[in-house]
Amino acid sequence: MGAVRPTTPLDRVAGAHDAAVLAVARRGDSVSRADLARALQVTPQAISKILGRLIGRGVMTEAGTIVSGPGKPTTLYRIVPSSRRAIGLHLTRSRVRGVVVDLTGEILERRELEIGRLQPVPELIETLALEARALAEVGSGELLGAGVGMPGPVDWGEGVYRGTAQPDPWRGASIRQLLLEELGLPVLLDHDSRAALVGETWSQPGLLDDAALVLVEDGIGASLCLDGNIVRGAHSHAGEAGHTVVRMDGVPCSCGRHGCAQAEYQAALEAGDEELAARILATIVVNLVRLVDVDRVVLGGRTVYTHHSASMDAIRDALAVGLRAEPWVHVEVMLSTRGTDLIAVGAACEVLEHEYGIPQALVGPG
Amino acid sequence: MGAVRPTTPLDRVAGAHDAAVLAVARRGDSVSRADLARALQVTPQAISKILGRLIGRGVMTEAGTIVSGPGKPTTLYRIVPSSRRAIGLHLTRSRVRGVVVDLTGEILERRELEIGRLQPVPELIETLALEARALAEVGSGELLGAGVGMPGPVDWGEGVYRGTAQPDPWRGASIRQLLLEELGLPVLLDHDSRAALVGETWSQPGLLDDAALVLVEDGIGASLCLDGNIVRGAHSHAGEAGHTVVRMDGVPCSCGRHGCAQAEYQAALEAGDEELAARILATIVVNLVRLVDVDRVVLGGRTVYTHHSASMDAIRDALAVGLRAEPWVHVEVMLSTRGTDLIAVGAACEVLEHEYGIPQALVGPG
DNA sequence: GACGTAACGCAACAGCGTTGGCTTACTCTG
DNA sequence: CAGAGTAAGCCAACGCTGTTGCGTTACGTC
Repeated sequence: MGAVRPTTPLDRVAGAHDAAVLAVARRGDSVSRADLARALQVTPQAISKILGRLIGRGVMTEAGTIVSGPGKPTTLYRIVPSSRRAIGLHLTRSRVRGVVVDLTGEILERRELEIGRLQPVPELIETLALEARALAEVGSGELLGAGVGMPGPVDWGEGVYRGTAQPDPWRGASIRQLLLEELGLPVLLDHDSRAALVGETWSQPGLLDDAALVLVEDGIGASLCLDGNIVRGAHSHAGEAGHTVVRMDGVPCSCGRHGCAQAEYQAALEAGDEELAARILATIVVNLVRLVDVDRVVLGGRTVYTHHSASMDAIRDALAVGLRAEPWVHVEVMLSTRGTDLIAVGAACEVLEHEYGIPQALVGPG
Repeated sequence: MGAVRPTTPLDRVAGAHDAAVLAVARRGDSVSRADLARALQVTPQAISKILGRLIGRGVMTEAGTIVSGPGKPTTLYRIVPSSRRAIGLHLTRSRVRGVVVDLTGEILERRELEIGRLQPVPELIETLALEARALAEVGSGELLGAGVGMPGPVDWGEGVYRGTAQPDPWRGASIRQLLLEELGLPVLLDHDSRAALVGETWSQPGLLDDAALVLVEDGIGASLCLDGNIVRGAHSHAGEAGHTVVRMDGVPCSCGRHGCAQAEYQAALEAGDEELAARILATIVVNLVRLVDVDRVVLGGRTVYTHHSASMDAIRDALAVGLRAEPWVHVEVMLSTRGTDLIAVGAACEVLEHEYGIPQALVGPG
């Protein structure tokens, strides 16, 4: 998959610095050598070398100079968005939504396809490949790969859809491997809510270092970014906030427990009680804040858009109550900026992240 | 605080490797150069250099040789537990419990002191310093510092106890700074449940990379280790699982919300319904598993010991129900091995971790 | 006692960021 | 309108990391 393990740890130092410079460059129009030196905590001379590599790879360029007093004017640098592209596909049971994005995560083209029935796996792969190939026509930069985001238990490491207990024709499908063979491109598979969060963090690096993204589609998901790392969990099953119990002995849920947030939420909506539904969402959010202390909460997903102002108000109210003893804590609640493309864009950004993101730990004890 | 920021990123490579070798060495009796090379993914020759540094610092030594066929026998290496020490203090409103541990986290000596009333801050610092100095008499290795673990909102970065809304004489106390001035040693301050988890991870590195520690003392806390990193959160307030709502519209909690796990738990115990209390604990645990997908749950804390077998059973049952759709997921539930010393040991291990732990990310985009 | 084998050390090497000195390009002063 | 002052940026040497290639050591086997 693209990034081969470097032979030497020195490559990792370089790789991490390259990624860090790109991350800084992504969040502004142009940056100076001095800005970057400050951000990365290295000398300006080192920045010159790093920029030399990045310019050589075509992902950054000079962007004019500015004079800020006596002395040689500062050279500015900026990212070259069109230098790289990635495809993102959002797969659900009824629809495939696809996008191509540039290196900054901006959408170059979007497509949407209704699938009438649950296709068998080989047909599904072909459908995905067709969409991907159509999207690959748009734009000019090097195409890095395709990301797929879908609901349900997904094994990120293996690229396999695990499936649910109900009869499910996609259960166990090696979507990554099959699509890779079909496309001849690197493919990544991830859970929809996690893909969405990667997308949000990619376009605004550093802002969501401790954040939760609550995704309300058919079910409810919540993915976490803690200390800058997306949480995937031991079996890459993290994010099932919908199966978190908020009312013990409440309504039965498909998962076998009672009072799961998702079951209660749907029951409330079916009863027409939108206010209660919003309160349930708010309960999840405050629970998250108490548990992992995120300072930003992003709301997204098809369903939440129709009720978003009520949801946001309920969440803000609940936070005010739950945090009244800690006035120094502020939690910013916001709506996703990507609308219905959220997950497709996020899946594409997972590819960008994989190739140009900051590598995780330098070493582990095996 | 001990570890000064290295001038060059190459120091970080070295530091990370040194820490990784120590982590491997901590989990076994002795290791060979080849074992370490495999674990760290570097060449045996690099291991020789790393071991050279560590032996020079006195934290590792040769530990004989073994012959496993023809050829030169393998040299074994092991950690030198007695080479370093750290003090840990567990502070509550009524008691100070203290330990000295060696480099592997083994207890060399323990002390316990009842404090009759809520002492004002200067007196409290003196009490802590007295305990620390008494503990410092035991053992011989270099004394790295003292860690303090306490319940309630704690600012880990600043070393300040934030305090609750109720009148609280300790509120806002710069415990780290004051104790540092008193002792002339590095001091670390952390939330009790997070300290406990650091302690558990220190003595069995790698085992708890995705784990939760549920601490039941006066309140309920739950700290997380995700992908090998302890979760502290944006304001270092993570871990308040007790203020997670498990029964919307349930009994009122001191925090202002209704149906918080902690309030429900206490209500159940007061009603003599231990089975319900265990179910509440189990609900928190399954919620955690669904949300962040930990594969190990450690139970600890004063209160949980009296009910532990009922609690463990309830948790295992609830997990079996909640995860019945994912038979490939196994969550190991275990009791802390450190008993009532859990938090004091953990606080001491935070000091060891700070000095000899694997550094976090190599770089961040500032 | 000679041979094959496996662990290990030494020395040269590549590549990272750092350091100190020099060049470039601008503003300000007389 | 030169000349001084200033700040940005390049070049070359350097220290440090792990890597590589080759020689040394210490064992079992024939």
